[in-house]
Amino acid sequence: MQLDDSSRITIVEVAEYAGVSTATVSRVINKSGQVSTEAATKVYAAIDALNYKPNAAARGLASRRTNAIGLLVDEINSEFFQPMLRGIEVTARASGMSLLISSTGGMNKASPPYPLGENNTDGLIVFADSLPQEELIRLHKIGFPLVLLHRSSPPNFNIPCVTVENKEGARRMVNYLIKERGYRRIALLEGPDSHEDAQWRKLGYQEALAAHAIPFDPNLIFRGGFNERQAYTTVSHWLEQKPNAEVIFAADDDSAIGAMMALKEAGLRIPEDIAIVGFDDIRLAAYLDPPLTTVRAPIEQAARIAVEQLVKVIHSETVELITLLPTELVIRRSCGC
Amino acid sequence: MQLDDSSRITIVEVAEYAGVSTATVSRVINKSGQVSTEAATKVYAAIDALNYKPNAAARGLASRRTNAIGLLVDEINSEFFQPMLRGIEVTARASGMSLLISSTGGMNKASPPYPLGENNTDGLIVFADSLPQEELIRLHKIGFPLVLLHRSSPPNFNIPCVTVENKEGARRMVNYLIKERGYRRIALLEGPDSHEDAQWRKLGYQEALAAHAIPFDPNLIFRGGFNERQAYTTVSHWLEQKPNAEVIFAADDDSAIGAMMALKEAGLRIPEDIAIVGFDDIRLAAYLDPPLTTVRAPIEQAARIAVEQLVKVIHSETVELITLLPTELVIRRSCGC
DNA sequence: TTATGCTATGTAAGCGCTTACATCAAACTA
DNA sequence: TAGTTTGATGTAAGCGCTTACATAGCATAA
Repeated sequence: MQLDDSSRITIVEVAEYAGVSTATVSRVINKSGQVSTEAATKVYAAIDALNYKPNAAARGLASRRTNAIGLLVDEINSEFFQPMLRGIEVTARASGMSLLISSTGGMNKASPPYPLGENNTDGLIVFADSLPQEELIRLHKIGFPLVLLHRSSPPNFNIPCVTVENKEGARRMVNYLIKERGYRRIALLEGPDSHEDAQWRKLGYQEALAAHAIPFDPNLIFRGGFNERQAYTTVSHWLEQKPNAEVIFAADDDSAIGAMMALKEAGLRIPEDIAIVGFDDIRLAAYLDPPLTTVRAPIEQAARIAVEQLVKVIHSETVELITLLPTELVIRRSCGC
Repeated sequence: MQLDDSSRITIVEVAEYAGVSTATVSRVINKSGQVSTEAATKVYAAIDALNYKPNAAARGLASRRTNAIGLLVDEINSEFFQPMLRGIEVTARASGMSLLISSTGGMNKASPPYPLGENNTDGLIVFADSLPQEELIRLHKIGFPLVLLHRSSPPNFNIPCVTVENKEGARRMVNYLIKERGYRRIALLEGPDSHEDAQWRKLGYQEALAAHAIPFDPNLIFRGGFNERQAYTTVSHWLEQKPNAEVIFAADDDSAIGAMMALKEAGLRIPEDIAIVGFDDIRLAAYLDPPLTTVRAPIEQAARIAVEQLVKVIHSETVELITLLPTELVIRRSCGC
């Protein structure tokens, strides 16, 4: 099966049909330069009659713009992605940009060549730890438009970033557990070190403890990895040591789910024997048994804003360097209320 | 912020650095034609030293190939998308293809110009009802590579398609409800008419009834729309009429969730007062209360295969015209066992 | 009238690659 | 030995657009 070359319509055919030059056709299509209404009408008619579609590669080559943005993620492995992708896709399309998506392989093992970059897009949304810092810096140094999503800029580089109030959300959650629920021994099921959301949430946890003069206990810190299975394994092992935590703060809902499974298997009642809370408020959270108390993160909104920022950077407009979206405590039964 | 033009390196710089012609560099990059090991080594060294990345637009223009495939969906509005996107992205990348994603707006209101097509991709995965049949036929007629996902070919056009055994899965589910559970009055909460999965599932439902000589009762058919909210509304209204169904077969899990919510609000116990089953086995299904009996659809696998087929079509290899992946009954408590 | 500024349009030079074709040396064949 | 094949490489012509620059027509100013 082959595309029929002879029938391929180019700007030349359109120009001939409309009785104008290719430059005028180009001006009409791009709404650039001055064109009389009369000429524009003829061009539109020709485009319609011939069913002409401008060749994206030729446009890109001539204009040195691809009209495409890229989304780089580490791995499409969580429910988290649906609202994020939705936000990005809708906003990109509304901005007249094509959207290229690629993952860098998961497992934090991204290595060159990277699938998306200055050679095939006008700018990149870099999600979390999908790209090593050195590549980020290389792209930024050559002036390539970049917006970070759920990750902050390397020091001294001022790459715009959009994320949620991770530290503040975690702080408020832990604060709530201490003040309203009276817990003192709060375990943290932390996310991957490489993932910045994880670091901020841990910091919020520590700050809340400090604010109530509760000493930080490293024995209450465990690795959940933003991952149901890993959390399950970690918590299962942990339970064998008869820990005396009153509540687990899982750094995301996925790991909370894994933890809950481990707790139930160990015969512990939630929240009577041990309470648990999460972070993100993925759809599933409300359906768990018991429903999960968590911190709602405006994932889709963050994604939309990231694209808007990126488009501005591409157009050389100024943008906020840091956009932090507020989170919201969602109290359900798993925390013991 | 601007890309520094002077520092942009092209194939010419690489050729000079390596002491060969641009043609040789091109041959090395594309592994086409004959190149001595010696020359290849020099070229690779030059590419490395200069950090050269071939310009995608220029390649596309010269070769008349974009090395990109497109995924067209109606709307990214369901958990369904995560495994599907994952399958498509991973397979596309493994095939050396870039992935462009666009939605056509949802609400079944796709209209030209379509964001993806012969001008910017080498081929398209068309999901469900994201594209009107006439555009599908236009693309197919000009020989543009197309693979349909969760949709079958328009009659007489033989566009390859990949989907799951919708009819068979529904038939087996309804058969199970009749034979194993003894139900006779089985309501169907059907999907959107425009969505082919919905049509096949309904057909399977009808065949199972017929096989057990249970008359088809139009009063037991309701519109769930593959959509939690719509299903909730429909079922709420339906309950006001005191229907005497013993079980609801929701055409997908999302609508099953909406239906369950409506049933619970009406004070009905599941499955004692009325049972319910779904289709797809999204992650949430296992966590519902009670856990949802459903039909497991291999969504990620279907996506992978669709991309593999598309790549074959692009390379003018022959492919299966119809790929039907088997589904599996997942029995949980919501059906009354 | 002639000069001056605008607007509308055309001409043509690339953008950075791929690839058909030409070329030439080395390795065969008879 | 001369003729033929084969492998390795280079030359250069586009691919289908955009856009700097040139030009022409017309209104307005001097």
